[in-house]
Amino acid sequence: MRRIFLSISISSPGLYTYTFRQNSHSISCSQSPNFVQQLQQSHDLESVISIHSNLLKLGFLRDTFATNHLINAYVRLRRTDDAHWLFEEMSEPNVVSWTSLMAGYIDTGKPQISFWLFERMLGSSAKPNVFTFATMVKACSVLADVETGRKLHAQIEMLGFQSNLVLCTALIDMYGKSNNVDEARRIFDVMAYRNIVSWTSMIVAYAQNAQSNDALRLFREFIQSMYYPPNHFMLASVINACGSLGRLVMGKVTHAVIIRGGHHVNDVVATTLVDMYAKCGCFGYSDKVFRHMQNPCVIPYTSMIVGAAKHGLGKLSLNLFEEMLERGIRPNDVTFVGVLHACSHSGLVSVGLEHLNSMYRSHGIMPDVKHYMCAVDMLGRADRLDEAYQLAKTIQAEPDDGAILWGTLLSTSRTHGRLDLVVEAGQKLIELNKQVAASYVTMSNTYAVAGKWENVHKIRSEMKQKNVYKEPGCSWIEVKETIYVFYAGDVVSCIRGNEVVHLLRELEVKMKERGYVQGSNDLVFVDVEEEAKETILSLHSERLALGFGLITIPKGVTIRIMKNLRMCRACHEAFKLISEIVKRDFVVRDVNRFHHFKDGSCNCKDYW
DNA sequence: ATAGGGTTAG
Repeated sequence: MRRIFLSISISSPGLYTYTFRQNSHSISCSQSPNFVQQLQQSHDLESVISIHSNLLKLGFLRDTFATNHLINAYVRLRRTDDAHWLFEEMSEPNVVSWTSLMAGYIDTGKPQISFWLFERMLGSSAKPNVFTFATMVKACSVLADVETGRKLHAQIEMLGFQSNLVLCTALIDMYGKSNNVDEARRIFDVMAYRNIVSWTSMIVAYAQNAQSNDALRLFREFIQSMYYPPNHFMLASVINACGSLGRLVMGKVTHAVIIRGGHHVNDVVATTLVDMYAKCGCFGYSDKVFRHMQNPCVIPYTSMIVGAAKHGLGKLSLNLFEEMLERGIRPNDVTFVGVLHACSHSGLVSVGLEHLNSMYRSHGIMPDVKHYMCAVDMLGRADRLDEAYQLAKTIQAEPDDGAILWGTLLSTSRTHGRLDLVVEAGQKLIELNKQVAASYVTMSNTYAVAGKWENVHKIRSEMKQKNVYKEPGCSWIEVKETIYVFYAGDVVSCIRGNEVVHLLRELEVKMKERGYVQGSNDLVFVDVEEEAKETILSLHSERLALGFGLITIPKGVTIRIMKNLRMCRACHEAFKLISEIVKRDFVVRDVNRFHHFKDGSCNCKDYW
């Protein structure tokens, strides 16, 4: 007679413990393969628990194979703790048991635990195989831990796994996510076989490292050399690259491919389209795509909130936020960045501060440096610079975060000609060893505007002494399938550049006529090195900077602002004027994506 | 036999 004592106590949903004792002999699982099928088809916890208890009763849990299936069922339900509990009960976990559990921890946002398991595994009788390495490489990718990733890569080579397709793809992704694109490309180049996943990983590696031109070039290569069509993963990545570059036409062409392939029903693809159209200046299209989504989650909503904010549609942005709340969708930290951005760019300072203050109280989200950065920016734009400064001072932040905060104060102080704060913020940044070149140039230019030439020369010689060099900035716009690039201090590189300069002069005059430009702050061509010739032309909610025949939008912004804002009309004028030189039927809303790379450099010469 | 790689908002 077989006796089983089984008690399952459910203390909280899914948190259960059981004890058992049995005197049955172990039954081979092959006698009952239907469990496997049942487990694979179970998508709810109740049925898995029920199968679990059956397996337990029948003594199958002594069988590694059966237990592995059960572990995987729990992993699929993201019940990593339950899977782990089962795992620890196993007498002889094999490679599959270890790998499954590691993957489970990575999927539930705890990749560190998979490293710990990997170490333990190396001391056990189970030996890691290609599956295990692919899983561990992914853990490195998630953590952007290239150190560990390189070590794994070396082990992979030593074990002779380096020709495995999946492993190579995981390595490409890992190197890409840790900002080592060239290493990613080296792997991609030596692969004997590639599939759509490997191509997508490489495209994404480029796009995520500010090399979207290379991403699109690779995509073209894929289209020309492969026989099968791109899937939704690849298309989402391509749309993303189009958005970063403001390549509206290419974005539209890709959109057509998406619709023909039926991928527009995919929410991730739809979200990238929303974002791409917003970045290309076509917020109307963003809205159209968004409104076709059945149940948009927090990400597409945030995309729309940000898009509206960048287009100066602050009210609409806030309405979208309200709509989202009404639909029971919980905002996250990024959503609030968008909301604060909207308030900042539409002059809704008190509303913005209210949101900042209620973030934690009403939504349980702790404001962090990126939110304070928005607040500093918002106060700065409203010319409440002393408050902005006081706020920046009170925030405790790591050097990287502090740099963001003080960088914001620096630029907003420059815009308002607050020399004292420019110097304060600039010195803070130099102390932190962040944005050093930009800080020097900004300080120098602000001194020059104030006519303090002694200080200008002091800073310039300090820069020379310390060998600080400022990369030239550039911007570009796509108009009617042609890309116009504007370099700082370089008129020649832009087609019809002289006409642009001429029209910008006119713009300057018009703006002055309307009193938009502060007397002491406009169009001072600072006597500095060629590469650093940058001067703020106007006080805008979106800043339009003017150098020697260049248009530089410092941080990558879209210019299109509501008519009832003073600034906007000036911007609108600017684009009307620029449009004249480009084509008569130039559509203002179709332009407007300016891109700068994170590190201040750019590769737009590759663009052609 | 069971386990592994790619996509979205700042």
